[in-house]
Amino acid sequence: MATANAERQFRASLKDHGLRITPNRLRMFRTLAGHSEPLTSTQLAGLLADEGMNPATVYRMMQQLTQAGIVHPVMVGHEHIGYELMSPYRPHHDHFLCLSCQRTFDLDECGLDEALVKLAERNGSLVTFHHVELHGLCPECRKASAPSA
Amino acid sequence: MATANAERQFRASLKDHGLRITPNRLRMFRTLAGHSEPLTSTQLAGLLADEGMNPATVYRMMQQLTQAGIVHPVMVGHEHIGYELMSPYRPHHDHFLCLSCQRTFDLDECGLDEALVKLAERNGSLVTFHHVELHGLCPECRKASAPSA
DNA sequence: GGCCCTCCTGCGAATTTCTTGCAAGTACAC
DNA sequence: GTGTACTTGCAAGAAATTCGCAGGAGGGCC
Repeated sequence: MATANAERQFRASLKDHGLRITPNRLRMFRTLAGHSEPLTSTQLAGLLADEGMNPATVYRMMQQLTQAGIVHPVMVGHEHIGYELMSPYRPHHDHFLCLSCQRTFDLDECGLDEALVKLAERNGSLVTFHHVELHGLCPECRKASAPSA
Repeated sequence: MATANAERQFRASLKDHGLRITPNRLRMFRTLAGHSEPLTSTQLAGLLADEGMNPATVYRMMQQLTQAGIVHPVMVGHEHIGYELMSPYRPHHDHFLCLSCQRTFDLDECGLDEALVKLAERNGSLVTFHHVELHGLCPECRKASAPSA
């Protein structure tokens, strides 16, 4: 994984927002970068606690990174909010949630940019970010649930 | 507002899922139907507590209604999950979050159905629900933030 | 390279949010 | 009308999140 470059950008971004570069922040960045799925605050707190970080620090940091636009919250499943790195630290992508196995899949290409520009123009808004969440059955579960018919 | 018909559907849907029609459930339905914006669990618990409902009941009920597909959770702002009625109790719509005033607007027509069908066909998934969340500046804030240039 | 200011972090306690078990109440099928 | 199973309120409890404070560390400046 070519995270070296992303990490450089991350450092630069911290500076841009007046945030210091600390081991803890790099730890969080690497944890997020190392997971393709969004991580909930609880998961993140747990993973980073394993590395010796205090929960309070994790929560505080998440707020800062979210405000700075470095990390972005998205829905995971039916009840949780997950956090993941924003573009350009991670390419834009959307999510597909399988209602059967509860797994979240990335959709690398949503092909919605055009439609969104139109939407924005229609009512005079400026769209800077979009996230699409699809729910349904993944190929595996679809096969499993409809074996014969 | 033509909620009478929607409420009839709601009652029918409760039955379909083996849930009883109780005053509390109608109360929750009306509260959700009476708000165009999604309500967070805390807001909902607060509003219904004002009507004499117990928080525990509210949380339990939300789980049931979510599982039954009557209510659906969506992201509100950057940190919260809001609940709102699903189609057909309420027409499908998506959300636009203004990053400046933090208000949530409904997007009545997303025009994405075609694109989503294509996406689904491409990898063999079955899409039964989609939600689009746009972030940016609403027309008002856009004007306010760019007065001259 | 060293100093100093400010930000960051860990700790512990407090608060808020949400869950659970149980007994009484109520919807609704018969 | 009666009985059963689902609902609800209550109260205790668990889990998640926030807050205040004091010590530690990053990094700008000389």
